[in-house]
Amino acid sequence: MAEQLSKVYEPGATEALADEIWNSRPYFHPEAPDGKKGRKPYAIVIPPPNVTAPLHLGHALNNTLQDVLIRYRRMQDYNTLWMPGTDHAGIATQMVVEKRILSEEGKRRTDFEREEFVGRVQAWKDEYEAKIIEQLKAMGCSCDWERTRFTMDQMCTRAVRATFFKLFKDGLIYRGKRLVNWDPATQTVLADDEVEHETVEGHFWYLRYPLVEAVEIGGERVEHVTVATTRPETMLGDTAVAMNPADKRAKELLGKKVRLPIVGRIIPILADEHVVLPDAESEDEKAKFSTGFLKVTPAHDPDDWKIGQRHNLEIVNVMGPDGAISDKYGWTDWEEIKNPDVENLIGMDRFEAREAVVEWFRQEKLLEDVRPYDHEVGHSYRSHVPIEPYLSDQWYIAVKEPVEHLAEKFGEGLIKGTDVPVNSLAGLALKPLLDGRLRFIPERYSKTYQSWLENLRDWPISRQLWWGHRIPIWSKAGDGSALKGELSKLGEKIQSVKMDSEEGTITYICVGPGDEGLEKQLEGDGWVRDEDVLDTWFSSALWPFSTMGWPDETAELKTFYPGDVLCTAREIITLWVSRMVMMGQYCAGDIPFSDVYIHAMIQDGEGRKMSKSLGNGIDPLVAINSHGADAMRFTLASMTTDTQDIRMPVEKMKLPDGRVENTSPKFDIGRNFCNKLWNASRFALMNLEGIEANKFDKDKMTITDRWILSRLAKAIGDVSEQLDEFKYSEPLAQLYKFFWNDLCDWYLEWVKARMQDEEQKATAQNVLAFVLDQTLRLLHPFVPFITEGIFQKLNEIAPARGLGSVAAAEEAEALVAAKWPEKLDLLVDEKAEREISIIQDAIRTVRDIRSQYNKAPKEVIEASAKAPEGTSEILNENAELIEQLARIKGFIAGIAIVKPANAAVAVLGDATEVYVHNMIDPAAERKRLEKQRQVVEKAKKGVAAKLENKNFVSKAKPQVVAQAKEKLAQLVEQSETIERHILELDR
RNA sequence: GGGCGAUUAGCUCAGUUGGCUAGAGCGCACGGAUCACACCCGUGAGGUCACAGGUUCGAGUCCUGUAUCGCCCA
Repeated sequence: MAEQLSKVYEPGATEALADEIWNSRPYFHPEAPDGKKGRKPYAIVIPPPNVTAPLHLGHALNNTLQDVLIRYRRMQDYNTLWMPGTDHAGIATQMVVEKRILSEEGKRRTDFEREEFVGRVQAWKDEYEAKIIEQLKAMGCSCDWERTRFTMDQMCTRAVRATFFKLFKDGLIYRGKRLVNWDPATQTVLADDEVEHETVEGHFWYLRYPLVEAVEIGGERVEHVTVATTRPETMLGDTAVAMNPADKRAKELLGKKVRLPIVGRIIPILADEHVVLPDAESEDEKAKFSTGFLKVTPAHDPDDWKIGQRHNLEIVNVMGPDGAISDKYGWTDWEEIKNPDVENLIGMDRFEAREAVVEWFRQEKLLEDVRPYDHEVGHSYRSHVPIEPYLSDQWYIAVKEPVEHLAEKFGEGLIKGTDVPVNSLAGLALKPLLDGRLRFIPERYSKTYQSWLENLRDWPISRQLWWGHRIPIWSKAGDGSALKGELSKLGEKIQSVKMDSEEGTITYICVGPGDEGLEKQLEGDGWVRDEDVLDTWFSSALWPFSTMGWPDETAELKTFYPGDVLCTAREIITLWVSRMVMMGQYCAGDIPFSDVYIHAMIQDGEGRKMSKSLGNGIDPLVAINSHGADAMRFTLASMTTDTQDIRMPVEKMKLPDGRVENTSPKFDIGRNFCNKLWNASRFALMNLEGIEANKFDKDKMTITDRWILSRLAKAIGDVSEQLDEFKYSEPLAQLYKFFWNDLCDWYLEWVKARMQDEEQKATAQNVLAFVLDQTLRLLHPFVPFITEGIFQKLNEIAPARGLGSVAAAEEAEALVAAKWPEKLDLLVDEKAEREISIIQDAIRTVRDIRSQYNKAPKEVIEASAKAPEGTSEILNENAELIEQLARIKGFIAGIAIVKPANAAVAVLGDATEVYVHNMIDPAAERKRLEKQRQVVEKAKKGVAAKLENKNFVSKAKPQVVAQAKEKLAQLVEQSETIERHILELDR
């Protein structure tokens, strides 16, 4: 006798056992090229988690969904690759390491040499990468661990270098002095989408700027103009005052000059359409608060920058990279204007300076007004401090620039209705969506993607950080002519470009990958490498092919690129998805995936984002500890519909090891399911002892066998279809119902008796083994550990599990590599389902009455039924099934059965009357019947009203009308029968 | 400011192309240590489908508007 399953389901033990099996062979490691012929590839690249921190529940969801897809396709015999790895997450990781070093050692980044500091970040990365991989494994992710990548490993670095070089050669990378989103806390530039907009309670300060010469307007002497600003400290960099040419006062004021307070700079009043005319009554906030005069600070405001460009204004930068007032960063007229009032402000933080400037105006009676004003202010998504528009030199990627050699493959010209050329980077990403080659699920998210690409601006890619891919550009003062000889020797390995700057002409050289010797040589010759690193998204964008060895034409690339689906959250659509598509097209010549599946964001029970600061996050390892990995996966998948948020109530719970941590009672759903699965399997396996496949006899199959096989066949068909459509909750709900409400509640209960009967046992055993086998296969993608554990036991006890000519189950050494169930549509048996449904109704009716009359469940009672001929036949044929589960004896049904005295009665839909004998409580009986009558009457009225409506009868589909008529007849009969029994009680 | 989504039982959510008496899990009530499972079994109670209009023979489902909440983008 084989050893049976343990009495209690222990997730930990089962998980360890399954892990051992999965690690015993390269199940997760597909060959490239595929060793077997004719198989289709199926590939997913993981959205690489940041090495900043361990994974949270959102990752658990994300990776569960990917694993479901991968396991499903693997079982369907695709050559399946799930590429794992992590992202270096430049600014985020550098910041957490800086924070840790500061708190533990009191040192700052600048106290280290660059290499030394990068080493420290590397150590952090190693630690968290290991943690993340451990978490993924604990969740059951069937990634190809042998191909684990990291965005800064050698392979990915090569791709970064190759891409950069290619872009540079195509002239798509350029250096520009622009206003950027500057984070003064982390002191780096941020891309537009790294800026979070928040409403802030601020003020409009009304500042008076004295005119150099007073003017007369409408007979009144005017000595100053008033500007309104939310950032008074920037006035130090004002180089003009602008007004709308349509302003009535323009004639007198245009061309005049004002003396900038504090600074003393003389600046012009000029005309620009951008200025909003004042209108106190206006709905438009800007007009309401406007004075008609706009201070123009080209170095500190994007709109002012544009005005400055239009009017050729001077650019005066009055701030340092730390956001403090400084004369060192482009305060071009400092020597002329410096005075004690200004010198006072030097070194003040921007907010300190704001107060000081306002105070100065107040003192000088130049502060006209202060009005409260709520406005949107950009904040750093990392440090959360307000963004400062800041003038700086950065490298950019031109995203809307057409590239000639791309036209051949992708075409040229603008994409209809946009200003995006087909053969520009933005075009490469947008076109596949419009062509229907790239699909979002749910579909609505394609809008986000489309509008982002249509409104894309050039992408600043340099970051003033130490952690990341260092920009592969070397520069040297002087123009090409002096260096011509030097450069020509380098030939194809480099690409150079010269640019003019304040310091004269500078030549920039970009070096392709794999030329460390050349780089050393250049540096020996006085070339200086750019200090900055690339934006993290640069390497993330390459992830779908850099991980496969691009730019080499590797077997992986040939086999698995393009991949199939990217599975991620909606906040990533613009950050990653768009750039992956863009670079996939540009570098690898094709879109990296055809489907983008966007899943929900997990919130806590109150609908708030889970976050460290709120302390409402859940660590997947804790959930695994408290409920089991399968339970967590089950719950997460079962909550995945196409809504955009999932609420997950968070509760503190004591773990088996004594720790008290956040987890969620929601995981009970999964845990209960796993426990039920374990125990039902345990029961099945106990009854499968001694099973012999060749003793299966098709002719000895009962109605319950045909019924459960029919239910199974439907589940197989539906679940496969739903998974093909990226549905998770639906197939899981169906499997739950099939397993729990059909298999456990009914089939297993009925099969118990047959297992005691030598005549029936063999066939029952074989059906049971087959159904269990198929159920495990269907559930495996969702709950891999427990199903693998049970499957192993099933292999031991019942190695062969076919149903002869009826159905086959291909053997497998492990469930992870077993075949997905074949469709069994021929086993769908509507007749058996109908009949079982009648039998179940009869059983439920008896149970209901038993419960209403407080009859003990184990007490065997008597019952009979009066029913139409057909129904009677079914009931009589299956009397045993009814007696067994209703705990009754001597059941008989017939058209002429008479209700015994003292019997309780229930009336079913088709006017079948079920009598439960010897229940004597007229009052209770009346109450029950009255209640049922009410329900039936209500339904009857509803249907009758419909049928009385001429329009319904004439306009509705005939089928619907016929259904209604039939329904009404049935309800009328049911109602009359109930009525009759109520009258009988009166006698 | 532009866009997207949500609002269905006490809670968390399903509800296909409009069509049977609107479902599930948890929770609740009652009964149950029966030899797979008390993380269980049986039975039951619980909903004017946010609100107001409209289309339709018929609306939880489609359209318009309102309210509340959330997210994305600028």
